[in-house]
Amino acid sequence: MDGHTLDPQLWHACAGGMVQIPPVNSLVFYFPQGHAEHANVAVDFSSAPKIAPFVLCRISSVKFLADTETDEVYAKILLVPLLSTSLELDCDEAVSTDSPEKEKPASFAKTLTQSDANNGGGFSVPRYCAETIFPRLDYSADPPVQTVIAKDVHGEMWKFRHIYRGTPRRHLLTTGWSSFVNQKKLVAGDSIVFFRAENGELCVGIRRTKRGVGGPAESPTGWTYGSFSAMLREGGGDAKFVRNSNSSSSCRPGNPTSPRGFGRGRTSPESVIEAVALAARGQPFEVIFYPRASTPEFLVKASSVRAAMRVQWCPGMRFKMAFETEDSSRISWFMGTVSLVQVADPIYWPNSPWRLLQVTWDEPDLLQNVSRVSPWLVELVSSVPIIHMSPFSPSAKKFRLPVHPTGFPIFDGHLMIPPPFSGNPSAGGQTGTTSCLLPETFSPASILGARHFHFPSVFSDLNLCTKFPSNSLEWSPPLSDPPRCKVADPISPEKFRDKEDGLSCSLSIGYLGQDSPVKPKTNEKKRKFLLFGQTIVTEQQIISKCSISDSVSENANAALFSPKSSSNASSLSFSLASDIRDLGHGLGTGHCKVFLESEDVGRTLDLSVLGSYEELHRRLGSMFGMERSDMLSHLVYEDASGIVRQVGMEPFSEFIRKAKRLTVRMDSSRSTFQRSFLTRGGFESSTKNGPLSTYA
Amino acid sequence: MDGHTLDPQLWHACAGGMVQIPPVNSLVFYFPQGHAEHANVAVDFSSAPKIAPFVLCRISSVKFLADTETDEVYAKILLVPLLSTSLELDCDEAVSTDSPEKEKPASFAKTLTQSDANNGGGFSVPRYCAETIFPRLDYSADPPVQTVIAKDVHGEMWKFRHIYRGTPRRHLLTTGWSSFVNQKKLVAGDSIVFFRAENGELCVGIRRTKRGVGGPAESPTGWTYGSFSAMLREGGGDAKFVRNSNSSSSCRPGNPTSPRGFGRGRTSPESVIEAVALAARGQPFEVIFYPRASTPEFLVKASSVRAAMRVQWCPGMRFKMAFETEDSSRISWFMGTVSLVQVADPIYWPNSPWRLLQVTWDEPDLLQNVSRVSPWLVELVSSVPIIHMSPFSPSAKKFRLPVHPTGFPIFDGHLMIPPPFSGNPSAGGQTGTTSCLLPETFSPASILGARHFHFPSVFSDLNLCTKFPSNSLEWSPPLSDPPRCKVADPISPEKFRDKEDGLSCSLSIGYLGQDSPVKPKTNEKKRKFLLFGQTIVTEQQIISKCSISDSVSENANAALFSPKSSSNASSLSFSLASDIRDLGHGLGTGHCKVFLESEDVGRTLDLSVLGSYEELHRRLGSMFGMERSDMLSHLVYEDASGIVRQVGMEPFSEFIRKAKRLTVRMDSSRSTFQRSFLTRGGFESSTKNGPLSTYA
DNA sequence: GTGTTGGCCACCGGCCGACAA
DNA sequence: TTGTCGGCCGGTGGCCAACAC
Repeated sequence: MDGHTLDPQLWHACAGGMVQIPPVNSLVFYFPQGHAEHANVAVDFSSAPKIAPFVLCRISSVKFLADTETDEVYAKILLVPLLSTSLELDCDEAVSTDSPEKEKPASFAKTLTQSDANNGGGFSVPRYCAETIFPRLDYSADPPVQTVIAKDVHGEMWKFRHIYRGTPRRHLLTTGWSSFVNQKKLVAGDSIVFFRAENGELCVGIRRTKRGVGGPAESPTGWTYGSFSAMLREGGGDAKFVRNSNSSSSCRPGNPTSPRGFGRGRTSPESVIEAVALAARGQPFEVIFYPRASTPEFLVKASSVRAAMRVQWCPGMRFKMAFETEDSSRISWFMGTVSLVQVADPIYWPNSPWRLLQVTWDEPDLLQNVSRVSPWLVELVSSVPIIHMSPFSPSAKKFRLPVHPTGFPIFDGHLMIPPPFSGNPSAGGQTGTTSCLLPETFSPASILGARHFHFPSVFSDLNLCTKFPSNSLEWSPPLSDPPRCKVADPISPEKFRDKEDGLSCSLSIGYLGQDSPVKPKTNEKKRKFLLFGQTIVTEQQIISKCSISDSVSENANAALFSPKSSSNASSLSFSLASDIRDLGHGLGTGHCKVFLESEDVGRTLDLSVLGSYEELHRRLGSMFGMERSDMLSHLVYEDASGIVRQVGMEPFSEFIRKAKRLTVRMDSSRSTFQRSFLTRGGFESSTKNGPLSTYA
Repeated sequence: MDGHTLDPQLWHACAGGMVQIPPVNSLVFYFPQGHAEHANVAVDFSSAPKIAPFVLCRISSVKFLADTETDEVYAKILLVPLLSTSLELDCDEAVSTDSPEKEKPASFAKTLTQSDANNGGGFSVPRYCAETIFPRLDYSADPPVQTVIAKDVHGEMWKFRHIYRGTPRRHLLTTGWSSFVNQKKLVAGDSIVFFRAENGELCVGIRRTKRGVGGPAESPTGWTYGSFSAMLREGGGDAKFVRNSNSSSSCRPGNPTSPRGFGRGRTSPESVIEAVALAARGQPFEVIFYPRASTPEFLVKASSVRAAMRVQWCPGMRFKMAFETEDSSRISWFMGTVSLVQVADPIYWPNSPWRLLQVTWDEPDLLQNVSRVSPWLVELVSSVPIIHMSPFSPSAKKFRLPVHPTGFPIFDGHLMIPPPFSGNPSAGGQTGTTSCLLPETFSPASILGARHFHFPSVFSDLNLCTKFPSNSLEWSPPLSDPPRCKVADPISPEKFRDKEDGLSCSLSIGYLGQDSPVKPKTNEKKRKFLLFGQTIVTEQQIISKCSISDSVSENANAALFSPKSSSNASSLSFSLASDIRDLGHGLGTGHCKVFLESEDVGRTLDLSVLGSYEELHRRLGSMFGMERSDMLSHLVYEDASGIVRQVGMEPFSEFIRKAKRLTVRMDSSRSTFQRSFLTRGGFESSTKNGPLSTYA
């Protein structure tokens, strides 16, 4: 039952504001795990060929479709796996593919109220919708009435009587509406999307509320996953969204009118296996993507993944994540903390970044269902500085972390680790023109991270965070430990660095400095301390998982991360390592544009448009809502070679030429600050202050 | 979507009175062609292995099911092909398998009137249904009311208010009925079947009217094929059966409430091919049979096929065929004439008896769709006498044959060949105990037929009827021609006759006697004369078809009809010849029960319940609506040895002991009548009087 | 500005006897 | 005996303003 090809803009209007299908020819990573989650039943991969947990693909074609029965929109996407030998630099595509939403078409979504969905009722049209989406109404008539004709996703036309009446005046759809509700089987909580196409046609789409087949008796779901990240359900008890009890007094027994058995995300396990099998052979394969299924996207822009995986994820990191509200009208950001960095399924998918992060939310009651997220879905923010800079940050009120008298937030009576901040991978639709999204981490901690620099071990290092706690409630920062994973080391840091033509590719390693005032001194290696007692997994779990992971996936690791195997065209070699290594070749040839990114909202700043330090000052102040006269003295930058310097020591023109990354330091401690001037090579340190990282 | 296993009796009640699934372990012929017709799209057999056009099978299991959506009943039948080496005598099974319908359960079918199917209306319960099927109503109440609960084919219960009211009083279903109509999507013309199961439970089934997906705008279909033979649609214009126009005044455009897209006969071409493939390997295979699909049954009782193929079919033969009336309430017999005996598909299915007979109907307007039938579906009758007996037959008005002044009916200005009558293969549900259903043909022409007796050449001979016309509008009766087909002759007629223990196995060969008053003398061989100019195929068609058949299927013929090959277990050898030869061994062992059959309605008469010739007289009179004092003098009977005698010459007790077949002779001509007393051996004649044949 | 409520009216589902075939 | 029709009645679909948040 293939649906109807529909207007991409209408499709997007129905899919929701957070859904962006990467354009044709762009590069994405395909995640079999995510694809499997897209199926509504468990997928047994044991019958599928072994495959990397992420497959770099080029999007070959996209068909925008709608289910003939439910009007649910979905996309059929044809993907061409890219062998490592055919890897291309995607700097340009990552930056310029999405033409910015200059032409965001007029659309309006409204969640049906009980009155809207009532059998005898009409539809209360929000004024904005009536005035911007509907045809112009002749208000001279009394009452003003017109017939509105809207096309649904199948091209069928629906006629509604649009009247402006009542006291106070309001817009209503009357005649025709009830029929529409019945035909489309809409219930309160479903959303209707009105959309004006470019040709002026009015279109109408449907977003059904996420609801089990059983109807209103289901358990309250709270927040559930949605498109790009997650879908929000406005609280207020499920009882509000009960279908009209509609007690037809007929006494027929049995044979209930079949409940809302709308097939959501009909991806079958077979189709997942088939896709994986084709991908394993390097052949093009097709996937179906339901943008409103409650699972994260399993196709992710390659640049987003790369950016996210450059971050050295560790417990304690603070982040925010975007969720769509229930009525799809807006996007909310929720704050959370990484509680555990752990491969989700170390048996079938070792070294997979999919749902790598186990998180706890500042508002856990609203996001019960979201306990594991993938790194590219979150944006790192600096939590500790927020605490310290609270007078500066207008958004600090959003965080309800209890603040310990020491000045550090406390979770459930346990000390919270103040994690260092790191570069933000600029998730989601930023359109900088800088050459590639390769972040140059700039922080004192970066120096530390440099010792674990080689990309192929990124996952290994992350795994280390969970591999070696000798106590489940403690955590050992791998401060100066040698690499512990027996993965083939493809490139030495120095070698890699050489290829970068001097561009910094340092990692942000979020390890706590030793001189934290609340942390006991940890000069000895493997010094452990408490972390999130409540959410951390038990020792047995960790050990068993690690051992399984070690034994089972050793070969897979080698295949994935060894440059030898990844350069072997005849084998499966979708190695992120080789991918990024190849990418490294291209660096330095182009000119990186400057951009800036704050902890709160991912923004970029083009330094070239600024003419002076004063302008920079004002710009940063307005950007972060700060008014600090000494801001510039808190500003450091990192140049192409990775050297960190304080801002203001040279002419502005030279500064903007050299600066590749800006960091607003929130700590006023001069001594700590000074140390950041050292080059990373011999620096071992720790500042307890997290920077507001600013990539330039 | 497998349906629900249901009570076999309910199944049969829904399937209709003409449907009889052969019981488990009985022998049937499986016809791939018929199976293909059962699929709703054309089946391409080129991908299937070559197979005989009929495969003798034993029914291994039968599952009675009902479609979950439409309530349409169907059966899953597991068939085990029988190799010729494992052929068994099936005389007993042919006679005694169907336990006579002693326990015909109480069921009642009614076609919904417009009032019944009306939205606001109730259901008018025919008195018979209310009194024999429904629970007993307490008539003391005023008005008498009760709640009737009926179980549908899925086991779901439906509640109806049954009331006896109005003036004059009548039975009605009110509350609950409308809901049932809506849920089951019933329209006027659909039938509802009420059925009282043996456990006393009331059941309700549905037979949907045969109607295209497009709804009432379809072309008028007239008569269409149905279960055992064909389904009757009561005339009266299709407009009567229009779904309630139900003009919901809502002005929504498009999106029509989906029409009656009930999938009838969902047999897929693939499943046909699969069945054929399995059958070709001699492996058990499963078929699905929709008893109410508009195609003839593709599983036919072996005995019926054998009996039918013993007839030397030729153009001009008069026959009758049973059709179910539209409301399934009764069976109507329609008269027709064989216009051409021709293999339906000589390319893929040479030598197949499937739809061997091209026919013209006395009421062609009602049976437009039925132009080709299979021999076992028709019963031979004598047409000529019917014209003459018109004063006696109340149903003679039904036949609109124009009568030529000569006394012979005329078709389109051409002379009609008055074919002799012959034995009837007793198709359909008769339950005699006579040794097998091998008919004892009794007619002068049988002698003629005996010269072509050898069974293996039955098809060949039939083919001859069409193979050698030198003019397309002429027809050459193969009067004394030697066998023309080069098939191996397995048994000589005499040999076969000997095996019959004296029972007659003569064939009825429908050749015109030479002394017919209207027929030119045809002493010379290949004397030809006109036949059915309009319906006969052209010379080119015939020649090309025959040549194709000859060249393509020569080997197949040999394989099918050579006893050598048919006894070769390793090859496909479902030879009708060997089959019937084996059958011959078992003849004469059983006792025939007495039954009677008229041309108009197939009735049986158990002579044993009668005590006198007077009773017989009355019984026959009421049976045929005749009041003739001299009826007995028109009555002849045939005894077990085939001797024909006049009724009344011996004591009644002796008569009922000896009589195996009764014939009411409608001609008062004593001379003609006398001739029927002769044994068939030396009798060569033609009587222009048709008997009302009465088998006893 | 819009969600909800209750009034009001018209339509129709549904039960009835009358009437006729 | 039963198909169809018109009458009648009550439930509800559906449009409306009032009211509340």
